[in-house]
Amino acid sequence: MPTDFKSLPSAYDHAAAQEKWYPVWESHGYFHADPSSKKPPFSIVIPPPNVTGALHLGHALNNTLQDILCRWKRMQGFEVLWMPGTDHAGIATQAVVERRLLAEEKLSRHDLGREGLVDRIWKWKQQYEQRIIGQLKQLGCSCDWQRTRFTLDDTCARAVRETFFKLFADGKIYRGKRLVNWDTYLQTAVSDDEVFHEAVKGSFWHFRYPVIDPQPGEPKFVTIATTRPETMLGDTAVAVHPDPAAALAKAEADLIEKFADAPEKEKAQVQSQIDAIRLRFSAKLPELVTLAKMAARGVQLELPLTGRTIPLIADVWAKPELGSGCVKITPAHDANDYEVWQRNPAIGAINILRPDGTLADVVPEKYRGLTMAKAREAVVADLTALGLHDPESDREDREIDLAHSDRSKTPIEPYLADQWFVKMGQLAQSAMDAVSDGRVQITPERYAKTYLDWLGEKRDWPVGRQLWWGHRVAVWSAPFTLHDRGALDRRSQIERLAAAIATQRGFAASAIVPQHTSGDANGIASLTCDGKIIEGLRFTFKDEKDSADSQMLVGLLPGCDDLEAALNAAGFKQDEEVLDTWFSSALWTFSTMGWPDQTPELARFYPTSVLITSRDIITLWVARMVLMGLYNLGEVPFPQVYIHPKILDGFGETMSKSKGNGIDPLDVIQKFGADSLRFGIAYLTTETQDVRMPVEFECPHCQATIPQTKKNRVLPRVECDKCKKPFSTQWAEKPEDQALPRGAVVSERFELGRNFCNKLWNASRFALINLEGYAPGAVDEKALKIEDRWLLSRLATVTGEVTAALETFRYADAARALYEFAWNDFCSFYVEMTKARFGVPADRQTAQRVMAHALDTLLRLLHPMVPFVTEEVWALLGEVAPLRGLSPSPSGRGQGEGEAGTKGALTPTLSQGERGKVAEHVCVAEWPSVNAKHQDRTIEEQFAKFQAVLGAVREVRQAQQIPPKEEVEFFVRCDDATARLLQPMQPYFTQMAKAIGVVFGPKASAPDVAVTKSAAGMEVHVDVSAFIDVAAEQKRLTKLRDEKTKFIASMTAKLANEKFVASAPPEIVQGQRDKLAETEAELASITAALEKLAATR
RNA sequence: GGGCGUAUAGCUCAGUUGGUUAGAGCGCUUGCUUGACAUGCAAGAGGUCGCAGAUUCGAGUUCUGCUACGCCCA
Repeated sequence: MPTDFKSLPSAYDHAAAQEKWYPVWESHGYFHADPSSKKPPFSIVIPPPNVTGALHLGHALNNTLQDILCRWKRMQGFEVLWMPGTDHAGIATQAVVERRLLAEEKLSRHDLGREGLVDRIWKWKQQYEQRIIGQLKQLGCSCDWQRTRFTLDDTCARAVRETFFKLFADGKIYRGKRLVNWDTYLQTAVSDDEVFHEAVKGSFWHFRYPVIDPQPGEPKFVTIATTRPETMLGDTAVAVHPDPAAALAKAEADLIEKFADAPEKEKAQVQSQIDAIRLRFSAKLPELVTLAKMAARGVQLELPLTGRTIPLIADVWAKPELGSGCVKITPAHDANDYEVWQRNPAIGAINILRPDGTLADVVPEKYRGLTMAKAREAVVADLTALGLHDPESDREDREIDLAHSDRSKTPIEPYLADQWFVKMGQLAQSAMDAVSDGRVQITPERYAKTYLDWLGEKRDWPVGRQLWWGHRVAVWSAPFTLHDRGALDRRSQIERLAAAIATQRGFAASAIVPQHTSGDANGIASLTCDGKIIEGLRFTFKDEKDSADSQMLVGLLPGCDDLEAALNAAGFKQDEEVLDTWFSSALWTFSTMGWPDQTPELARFYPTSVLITSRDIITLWVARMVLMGLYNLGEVPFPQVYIHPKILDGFGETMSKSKGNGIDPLDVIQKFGADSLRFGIAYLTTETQDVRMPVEFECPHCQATIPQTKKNRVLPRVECDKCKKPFSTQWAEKPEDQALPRGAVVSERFELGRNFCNKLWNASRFALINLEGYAPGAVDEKALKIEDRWLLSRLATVTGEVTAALETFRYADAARALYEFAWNDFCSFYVEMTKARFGVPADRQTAQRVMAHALDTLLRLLHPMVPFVTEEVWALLGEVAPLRGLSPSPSGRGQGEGEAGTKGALTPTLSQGERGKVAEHVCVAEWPSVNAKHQDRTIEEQFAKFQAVLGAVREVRQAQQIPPKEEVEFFVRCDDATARLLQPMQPYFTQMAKAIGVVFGPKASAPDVAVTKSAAGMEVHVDVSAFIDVAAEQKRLTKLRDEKTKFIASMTAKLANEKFVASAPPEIVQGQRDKLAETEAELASITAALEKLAATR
């Protein structure tokens, strides 16, 4: 049944359009990529959102930008694959689920066990994955949902296992001791990126350690200071600077230099620091020099409470200008001390902590099992009792910068632990080269620096996480005692494994012998059976000097079940740890396509075309994807990376749920519509700037918006400013708060998009109503009016602008160009002007054909940004005008642009299909190309004159408060060419400004009582005899006269300046001269008008 | 401490290789129930382009320093 266009609602119904069109696109398979297609490929992998929670506005931004590209490329005729999926986000997800488990069921992960917990997390994942995918669909994302992946699914798992084994076999995986950030609550190491620092109140304690056998003249005690007294149980040395005099002198020199550069207000402070140092030369230096000598001699100290002795060592970490000048060294629990240990390996390191944060068995019995806080009290009390600490004088209050775990919000303990590492040297270099030589281009360019700087450090990547949720490390190990039996034990390990494999495979155990792989610098070996390598298995040994911790490590390829059985039989156990989430994300560009299998997807769509992401994961993710892509496939994963801005709140802070300033895209979609959200986002995505977005609550009672403040954004309930009724927020916990209706959190900045969509909708409605009786057919060039030619010219220009902008990720430029064209050119002028033509039978047909064509093109150009409203209008347009184009020739397939054989008539933008028949959905319609023949500078300039005259008349009407219904007459003094142009525009002056142009031409002069405006080199005189407010007009003209006079003066001076005339380009100088002449003419007419007005008095 | 970025109208942002009297949206003021649209139409007011120098005939734009804010790294 045909739609009655007159009964279409006057407001665009975004909810209905969204509900209607997304399923249609999906069911037509438009988003499903066909690897066997002959079209050129275009592919993007989604940055997989965490399954930790729902999507926020940053995701909306990220995915909108991807969708715009995908839809655009699809229309351009590419076979588009947008690979969707989610990330298992190891620690984040496990922490969320564990926290909930504790809150709701009072259970810990240990109560459930590994399998039980992982099971729970899978359930959580199902729920949130659904939610995330739902959100992306609401947003209109054209992902290939049939290919949806998850970083922990079987396909990705295979890629992870394969890669890990490859690295292991290459000797790029090793196990080493490193200081890690230990989260005692979650009992796992967390990366530096998962740590935040917060200043807390603490103290600075001074202790004295007794010197063993001091010689005469030497101190009997060494004083040290610490913020963490309990760690003294793990001390392995006390350090003093090797050359305290020089170090002190340097510190002084540095301060003097700083003083010279310091701003006035800081000088006093720096001066007092200098004074303090100078004092130390006499007060402290002699003792430090003695201590340095003692350290050189190898003096030992008594470590109180422990019965241990520790050496006094010389190390530059000890700062003679600070504290006592001596520092205790606890390598296992402090990053700086760890470095000291690296320089002085003999001192050793003692880990005094158990994974749960209580003290381990290496400390004296009375402290074992204590928490750090309890141990601190006990240590301070015991040292006091020994007279080595005076709680009165040896303690100062101090602010301490303490690291906290982002995941559990508890303080981090630096902790010495075994870690799995990936050697980064070569891998990092390969990824650096790819950017340096341009195989990967990062936009904006400056982010390449972030990338290169970080990779340049080539720090090995700690990949193990002490978690249960993730890809389990595929290494099996068995401990042995190297110390006693050494090589013998190594051999017995290998023999035991060989025997087990022999049993599995039915070989003779003696046929299996180890063989080092070529280039075995890293000690990687394989087993051979009758001289043939047993595939899928590599091993190495990890030696520990002084512990029973030496191990044989065996890496396995996935699918080697019999080998795994053999390992188990031989007493090997699989590692408990899982891999860092970023390990699986690093493989995302190809794991999603089925690597290591050589799938058709991989062949067709790898490398992907572009990666679109946010700057905070350039190092964590982008860099690792590049190096893994190179490592596994020998090719970069994408030639281009676009880094987009971040969305901040009105205070410039990042949005987050924990701050309460986060906007839920679904709230925006519900209130404004997905198209509005998308258009708003595109409009804001400029190259350099982050986006500030003031946030408001929307009152659920009266729909008033209440600006969000730092205060009210953390309240569980907020009272509406307007209706005074309360509503609840995300913080509502109490039943009485939760019972209140929830206030959505939105931003009025999306009104721009909503208004724009509505404008488009209504302009379309107008067009549809007036297309009644439309008949397709070629448009004769002679029948085109100036506004037709102007519009077609603008359309061609805008098409070029938008295409060029999208090609270089200038989303805002594309959005702005379209906004201005659609609103100012199409609606404010073309639509207005055709109103007069649709009523004239002779003009009607051409107007209809051009209108249908213009709307058709506009819808295509807008579709990537606002897919729903354009699809809705496209369908309606298709009802009345199924065949479109300015010359729907039966011969072409519609690619009429610039083709020969259409001389005379303007060539159309036609769609796929024959005879001007367009695609069923704009989603798969052809992207417009620039029709150079339509571009006409002259026409645009001429039209600008018409607009200028119209504007001048309107301005006069407004300024003189002429009632809208009153008609006015006007006279335009201009050259003959312009007059010929303006004359036929008469109907439009009547219609658009209720004004009659009486005379156009060089002879036009002002009537007696007129207001005169200069416009584009013309003089527009409006007869205002019936309406004039003389005083107001005199005031206006006087102001204007002063402005012009001033301008003429400055311009005259400029042109009198010989240097300007000599050195500026001639066209600029001429331009200024023209401008001066024009302004002088304007001034003359203003003066004349003022005189006339004075005469009327 | 090092690196990167930002500062333009009350708010949020544009502003090409230096070249007319610096723009838009929102907000504000004035006038409009105009046969597409009040989510609209027409117009108006509103800016020492963060500060101080330098280069130049000419600087919002280039350079240096400073200030404030943001982000990243240590």
